[in-house]
Amino acid sequence: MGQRNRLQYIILGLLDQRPQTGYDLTKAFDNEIGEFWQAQHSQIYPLLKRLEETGDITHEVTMTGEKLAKKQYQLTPAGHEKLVAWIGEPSPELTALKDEFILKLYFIKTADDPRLQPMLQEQILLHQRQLQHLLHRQETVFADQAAIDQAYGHYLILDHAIEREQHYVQWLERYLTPRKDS
Amino acid sequence: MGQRNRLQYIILGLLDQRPQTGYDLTKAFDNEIGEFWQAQHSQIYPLLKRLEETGDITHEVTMTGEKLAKKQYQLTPAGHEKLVAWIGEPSPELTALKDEFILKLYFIKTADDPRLQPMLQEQILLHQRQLQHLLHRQETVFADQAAIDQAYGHYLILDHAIEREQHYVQWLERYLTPRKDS
DNA sequence: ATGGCCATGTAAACTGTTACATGATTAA
DNA sequence: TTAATCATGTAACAGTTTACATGGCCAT
Repeated sequence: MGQRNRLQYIILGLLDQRPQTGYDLTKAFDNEIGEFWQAQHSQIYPLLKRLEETGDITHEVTMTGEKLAKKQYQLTPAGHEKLVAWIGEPSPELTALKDEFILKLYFIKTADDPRLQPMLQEQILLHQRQLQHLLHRQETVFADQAAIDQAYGHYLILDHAIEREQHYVQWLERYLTPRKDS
Repeated sequence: MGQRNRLQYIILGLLDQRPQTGYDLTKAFDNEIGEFWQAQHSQIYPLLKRLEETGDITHEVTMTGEKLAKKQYQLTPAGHEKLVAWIGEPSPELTALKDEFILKLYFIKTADDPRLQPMLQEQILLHQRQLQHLLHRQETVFADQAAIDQAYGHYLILDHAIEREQHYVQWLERYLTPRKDS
């Protein structure tokens, strides 16, 4: 998407929680953020440089051992304001699905196309697996009420993602024709 | 996304239905395809040229009036095979949400954050509107069973999109705190 | 000592959006 | 005649992915 850089706000939001290195931020996309946004370090490091140039963040060099210089980035007041302003803006854009399975389904013309049932089965497995993953995340991250109260938004979107997968699987199963056992 | 060009398969799929011009294809993204994929003519025309170079499509020039030369593109056997091969491949990738509202929610830390309820209300309106749009599309495009039988996959994904919006709205409403009337 | 992880960068290729640019046809 | 639509292209820019590239730290 050649458009408004949303990644910068994620970075600002993460740095608002605590100062972190580029490496730490990259790791965050493998964990909680990865559920709804992806980014590689090759995108993060240049963006950190840019955000520093625009005065939204600063860094301090920390030495680990003898030679390894880590850059701990933190928000400036301007960066914090930018984050708050973004969250306060309306979000009037609908999500494009960009789901390759959906794309392929569009070109299946009839209900008796022999490709349909295997496609549905494959997607059921995929989304059941994802559902299990999300449920496990919920169990581990939000084991107690205190965790929910401190990261309420995160709790909400995980809850949303779980329901979404549950409904997706239910929908797929509805169009699955039971195989006749011989 | 700097990755496997999915747009080419949509174009192949559309040309598999009938020969069309670049303009016709562009229009398709304003109509049915637009629900789940976007593309502008500036992306379509160069891609048509590329697909012709790789032997997946050919074109014939048709004259409309005195001067206007239209290029009617059609699939070659190779292009058709490429389409069939793509549909037959597994689709093991999960969709990233890329939903800006979800992104913002992540940074709402507590349930009593004053920004939360207005955000939910805004999204309810947005998704209710989208739901109405999709229901209207379903009524008009799939008014009779024959239409469903001839474009079953399209029917399925529209059905899926409708359920998705219904559940989204239900989920949003669950976390909406009723405003007290004075 | 070596493999896994920590840590930071750059380069190339590609996808996608917005803007620039032009002209023909058709219906009111 | 004029506005809407048909019709085709290019250019510039921004975001994203994959690959290239390097080196330190730490536990076994």
